[in-house]
Amino acid sequence: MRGARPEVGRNRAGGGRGARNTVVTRRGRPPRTDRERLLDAAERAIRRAGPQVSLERIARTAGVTKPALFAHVGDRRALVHGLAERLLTRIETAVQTALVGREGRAALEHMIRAQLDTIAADRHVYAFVNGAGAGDTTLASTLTFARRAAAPLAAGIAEARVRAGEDPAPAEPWGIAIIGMLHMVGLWWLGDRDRQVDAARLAAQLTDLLWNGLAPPIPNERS
Amino acid sequence: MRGARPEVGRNRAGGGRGARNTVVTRRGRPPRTDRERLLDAAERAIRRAGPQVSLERIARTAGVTKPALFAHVGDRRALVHGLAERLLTRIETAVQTALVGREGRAALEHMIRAQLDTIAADRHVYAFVNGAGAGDTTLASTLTFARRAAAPLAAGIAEARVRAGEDPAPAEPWGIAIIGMLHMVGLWWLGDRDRQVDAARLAAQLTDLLWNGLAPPIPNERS
DNA sequence: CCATAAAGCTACCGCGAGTATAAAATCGGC
DNA sequence: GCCGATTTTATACTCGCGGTAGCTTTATGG
Repeated sequence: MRGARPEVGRNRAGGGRGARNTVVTRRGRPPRTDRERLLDAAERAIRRAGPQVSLERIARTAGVTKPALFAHVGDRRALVHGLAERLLTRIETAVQTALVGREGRAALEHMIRAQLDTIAADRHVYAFVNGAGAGDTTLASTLTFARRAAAPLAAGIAEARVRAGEDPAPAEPWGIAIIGMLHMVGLWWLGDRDRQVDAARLAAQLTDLLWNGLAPPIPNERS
Repeated sequence: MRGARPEVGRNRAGGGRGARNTVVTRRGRPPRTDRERLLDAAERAIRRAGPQVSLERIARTAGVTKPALFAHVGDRRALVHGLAERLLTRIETAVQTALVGREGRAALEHMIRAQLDTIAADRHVYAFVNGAGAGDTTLASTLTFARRAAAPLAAGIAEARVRAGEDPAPAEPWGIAIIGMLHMVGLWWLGDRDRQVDAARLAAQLTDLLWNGLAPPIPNERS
């Protein structure tokens, strides 16, 4: 039970932010820092030193030592989880802001745009959360993999578009997009609900999405 | 210069498979193993012990020791790269087999199906290549992230489909699919060609794909 | 003022990636 | 048929990082 901090507050009545004045008297040394402050520091450290920062360095950026970091946020997994949570919140906020007053295709486009902008702003944190933390092998290799898998797909799409008299420029991002879609759905399918969804059905559903698009039914927001 | 093996063959004229009898005489101790055999062993080890196998264990599965593994395939990065290469080849073969005699929507569906089946057959190797090797944090957290990001999206899609009188079942995989697409394209966009493609253009292209689908232009194979 | 409680720091452990160095195995030359 | 050259392999190590044990410090309540 490491991460379970006792919720009893009021030792000098509020060290900064949250400051809930619970009247439960609380003995002992008051904490010098809290979880949020440590997560802030972690983001700063990641931004400064890249996604491969060691926990030691993160702790020192926060002005504490490793055990304090562990006591407050838990192990590496928990740290990643905490940062992911905040990043997701930021993305959700941006998306919802982008959606107000729009619907249909415009809503979709602004949703995508908001997501891209947000991860671009926090690129290092995004990379850290997605596994660049432990052994840089991960992210670069996934990208290499995707680029190679996408190449023939992109070639086919480009050819088809040229033949249809359309601009072939989107072929490359489309190839990456389709591979990314298959990648994530594959992980989800393998890891989560092994045989609850069978492959044929899943393939048919993905084909529907890719072939027809979201257009006929309304894509996202309520009308 | 570690991975650069001299290509001179013929020491006892063929230790097993490749056996090319180059007449270039070759001195010194004959190699007990070769790169391909080591990659085979690595796959076996990964299948048996999961994606977090240590290099030590991989080497011992092959019947050699770590330095031999390093001498033949290079460091961990190189190992991942080699395995990814083989896996991609397998996928490409499966896809091409699935594509013969089909076109349009059927081609797309069978392509997806082939890809899913192939990664399902080599799930552990797939996970290893995609970063579960170093510190298991990676893959699970990416999935958690994706599932959380996909949830509101899926809810919106399900609602829209119900309102349009359609089956809401595909909403969940579609949500994951869209998030996976944005994830991979985001990584590609951030990492590869920082500002060569601007966000607005990219968002528009992705919107085109998602909204209209591939249907109007022919998706993949030549007609 | 002292006992008690909580938090932090120093110093450590274990493990896995990657490497220096010595031993083993083969072939050409004599 | 032995010797030295040459190449591979194994033993045994270093290094760095994630994670932890136990002593020390700082506060409060009596």
